[in-house]
Amino acid sequence: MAPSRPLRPATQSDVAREVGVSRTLVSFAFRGAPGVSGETKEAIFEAAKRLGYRPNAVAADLARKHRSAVGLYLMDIRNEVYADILSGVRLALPQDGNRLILSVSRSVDGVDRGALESLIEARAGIIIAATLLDPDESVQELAQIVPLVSVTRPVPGVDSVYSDDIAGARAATEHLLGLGHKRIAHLAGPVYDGHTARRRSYEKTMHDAGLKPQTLAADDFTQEAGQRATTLLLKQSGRPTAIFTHNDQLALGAREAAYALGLSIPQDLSIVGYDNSRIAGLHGIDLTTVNLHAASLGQAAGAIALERLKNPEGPIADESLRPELVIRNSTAPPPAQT
Amino acid sequence: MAPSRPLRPATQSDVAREVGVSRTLVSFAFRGAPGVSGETKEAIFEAAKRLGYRPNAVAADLARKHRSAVGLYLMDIRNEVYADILSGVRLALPQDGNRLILSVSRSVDGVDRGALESLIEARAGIIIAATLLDPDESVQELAQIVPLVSVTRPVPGVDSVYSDDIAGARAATEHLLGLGHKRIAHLAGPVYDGHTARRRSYEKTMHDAGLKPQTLAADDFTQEAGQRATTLLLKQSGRPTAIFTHNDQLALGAREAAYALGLSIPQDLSIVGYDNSRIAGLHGIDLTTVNLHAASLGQAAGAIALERLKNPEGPIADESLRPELVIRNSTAPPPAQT
DNA sequence: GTGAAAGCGCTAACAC
DNA sequence: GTGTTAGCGCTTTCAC
Repeated sequence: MAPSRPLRPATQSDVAREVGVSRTLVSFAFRGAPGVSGETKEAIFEAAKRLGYRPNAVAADLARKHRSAVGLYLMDIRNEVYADILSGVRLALPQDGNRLILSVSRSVDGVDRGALESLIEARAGIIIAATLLDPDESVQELAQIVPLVSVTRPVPGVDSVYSDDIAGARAATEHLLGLGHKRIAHLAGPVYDGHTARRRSYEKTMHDAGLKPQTLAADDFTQEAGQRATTLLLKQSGRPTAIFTHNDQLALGAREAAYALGLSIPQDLSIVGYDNSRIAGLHGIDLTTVNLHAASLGQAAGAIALERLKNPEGPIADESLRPELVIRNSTAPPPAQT
Repeated sequence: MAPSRPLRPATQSDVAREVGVSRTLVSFAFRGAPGVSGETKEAIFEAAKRLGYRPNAVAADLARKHRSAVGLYLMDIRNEVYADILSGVRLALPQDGNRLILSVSRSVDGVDRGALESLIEARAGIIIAATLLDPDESVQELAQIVPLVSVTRPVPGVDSVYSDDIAGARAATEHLLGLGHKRIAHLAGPVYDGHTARRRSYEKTMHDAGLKPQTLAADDFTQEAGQRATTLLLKQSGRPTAIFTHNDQLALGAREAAYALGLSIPQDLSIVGYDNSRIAGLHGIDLTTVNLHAASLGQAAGAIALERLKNPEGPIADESLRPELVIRNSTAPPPAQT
């Protein structure tokens, strides 16, 4: 049989009745508000404990009118970058101030409107969103309904923190160029508004070097999608000697595809990822990649959210962090005879 | 300047006033309850859209008295096993029924009571917890306050779904034994109640083979902790020829430690992990490990939670799944001369 | 130092 | 079909 449980969880009123005071006192005691004598306070805590009373944060928020909860939307829980962002956000939030409501998209690819809606319906006072795939207009529209901080992607008119993707992609491409590669392909993610900076920067860098860019789009941001797309790419004639991918997950997929075809990395094929997720640094993976400092992005986003909560009319934040190329062992000069 | 935003989000009353009906109708319309004429319904939706009205799920839950939200506690967001569990839980929950409230522990090691409390305070009707490190009594106590489903670990008197760790650890150890290893060490996690099955099973299997077990405990469940502990272990004289770790994260750390000391895997050292996380299957990692079918665990937990919500007095669930050894390339016979 | 009363946005009988 | 009413558990003036 199930463990015996009080049929109805204890409420403030129960505690008040038990102690013989009014609900107000109980409320005050639990929020550490002044105006409760030490004795009463102790009696209240004692009774609360005996009754198993837990404050109802949800009812409190409702009564308080002003929504203090911070909603955090994460696009892909399997991508450790988002765990880093979460850590960063937490660092920025006061220990015991704002509740953090988490929401994880269920489809990595595509736009999970439901996950965002759930944050709104849970009455988050502000939403930190990493990463939004929706077109700019949709994001701006959403920001009308609830204050929004866009992480990882700049949206005009909306608080944003992001990494300088133009610089990151240029560094990655130039690294490959510098090694002597000419046929460098770019494996992009699905095409979404606000997510074309890396691709555009790659293409521009190639053009500037007098080379023809070759971009292909994976149908998702996952390892599996990267593997599918790369397999197709490598089976074509005149395959590239290097691939620069939109993120590490895609790069991981590209590796698998290459190995499955019997190619060696970096001897036959160089690969550069993006994110510098922890996996990239593992022995046996050794992926050259671009560090976008996800934890710092998260921390900055948290600070911006707090500021916005305090000052709804303040100026719009637009912070851009400098990424940094991390050279490991997945890149080398192109094979001699090609 | 910040985008213009309505000072106060629209409520049901606002919509009702706008249309010229009572709040009840609006409530009914939004929940698809019968008793609203098609015409009225349309007028309501139209007005709601114009006013930017969003239902307040929190207030609804409060009014509804019965808590339908499912709380999911995840111990380590960086361990992909927990992402698998999340996916499984989602599969089990009805698309539009129960809200899912997520909570991630901030310290991997140790017990993050706060993360659990936040679920209670957010008024989850039931909590699915993966993985609880607290002693049995604490868990049972918690289960008095709110229905609980323990994932990954059996707790007497509490709904539990878990993998058969005894069998899994035995299979892992026997695999190593079968390859001819004699000096097999076990890298356990920090010692917590309810988390000793893998270790005990390893020790028993060693004893049964007439061998002396050598267990060491990492100070956390992370890769970093695994690396620290293994570095110490390998620097001792008479180092083991194989290590079986409590989870894949620790195994990843063990690999790094071995490589840093110039050892080869599996030539100099065999390693067996536990979890079969996605990383384990990557080319270049190729970790032999035990599949605990995390997604299935999550799905089963979700189903149990639903059942418990429906029938608070039903019999206590105790489901155990069969794990399965996945042999890859991190294990081989021990080096010849030792 | 303590309490009464109103109200947060919503649901759920129960009338009309 | 539609509206009225009484809460859900809590916070918050404002009086005592």
